[in-house]
Order: sequence, then C-alpha cells, then structure tokens
Amino acid sequence: MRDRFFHRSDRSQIYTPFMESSSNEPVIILSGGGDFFMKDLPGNISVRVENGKVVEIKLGSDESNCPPKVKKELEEYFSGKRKEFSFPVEIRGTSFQKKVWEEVRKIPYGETRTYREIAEKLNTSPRAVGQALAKNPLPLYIPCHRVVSKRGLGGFSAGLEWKRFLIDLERGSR
DNA sequence: CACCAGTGCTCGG
DNA sequence: CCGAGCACTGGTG
Repeated sequence: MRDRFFHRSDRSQIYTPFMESSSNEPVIILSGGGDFFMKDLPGNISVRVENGKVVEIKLGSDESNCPPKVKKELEEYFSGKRKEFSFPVEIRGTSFQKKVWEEVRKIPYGETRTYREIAEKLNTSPRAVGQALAKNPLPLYIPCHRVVSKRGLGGFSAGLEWKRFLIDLERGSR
C-alpha cells in the first residue's frame, strides 16, 4: 500500500507507513485543504511525522493529507468531543523548553493560566516562558493557547485568531 | 550581546 | 479607566 507523504523541500511522493516508519527520513504529512476539517477553523493544519511519531503540528498551513489516526483525533477535538490526544509524539526542544511544555500540559482543558503563574512554578520569568511557548512544536497537544497574559490574551505564533478560537472552543461557546 | 508570545509602574488623557 | 513609555526579567543563538 502506498500513502502520500511529502518532504518539506520536495513535495513529490515518498512512501512511509504512518506510525511504522523505520527510515530516518524526515517526513511531512499535511492536512487541511478546505473542508478537510470543520469549516469555520481559522485556517488549515499540517502535521509532520518522523519515524511514526508526530514531531510538528503547524496551524495555518494549507497543504493536504494527514494520517487517519491524527486526523480523527483532531476532528474530534475540534468538534468538542475530545479533551486529550493519544497519538504518539516526539517532543523536541531544550531541557528548559521541555519543562515549560510539561507544565503547560498540566493545565486542564478549558482552563487558562498566566505566563507568570507558569513562571512561578518553574522559578523563572514570564518572559522566558513566553519565549519557550513561542517555540512550541506541537500546538494543541501542548496547549500553549491556555497560557495568557495577565491583562489580555498574550501572543500566539499562528495568530491571535487561532488563540481566541481555541479558547472559545474549549469554553464550549462554539 | 541582542533578541522576546511578559509584567509592574508611572504618567497623561 | 485606558494607553504609552520604561525598567527589569531569564533563556537562547
């Protein structure tokens, strides 16, 4: 059986069975494309898989073809039926970034914390937390949209529209 | 050393 | 109450 996965540089087909790849080749799996997900998402999404694990989720990317397991979980999440993900991931970052991301993963669905609150738990500064979150390779899975500034929303790499959307989604007002 | 997805403070509307 | 300016912050390349 052949699936269609893509190199970042070269979008020609490469075959790698999802979750079973033995090669070390970086593989890109893309999703989105119009009605692939719910119609009112702020944008499409792409997912990158290497050696059977999701290593990058990109909001606002407009390509196509996502592994079925991941697609299913994302669609459930976006329709409000799923609160956590079970697909395999590999989290890549510095040790500090991993600490921040781990802490952020503890924030319950539908709740938010401030950058300062996260910083205090880790004995660091809000600024450093923001900087680590800006590098989050797995938005949604590492729910950085649940971290807001003390006054307003704070920032979001994929755009504040996404951040608002995700917070509203989890609040159930959607 | 110069960036930053932050925060608290101080002014002036 | 709001916004602009400013100092301070701590990890990163």
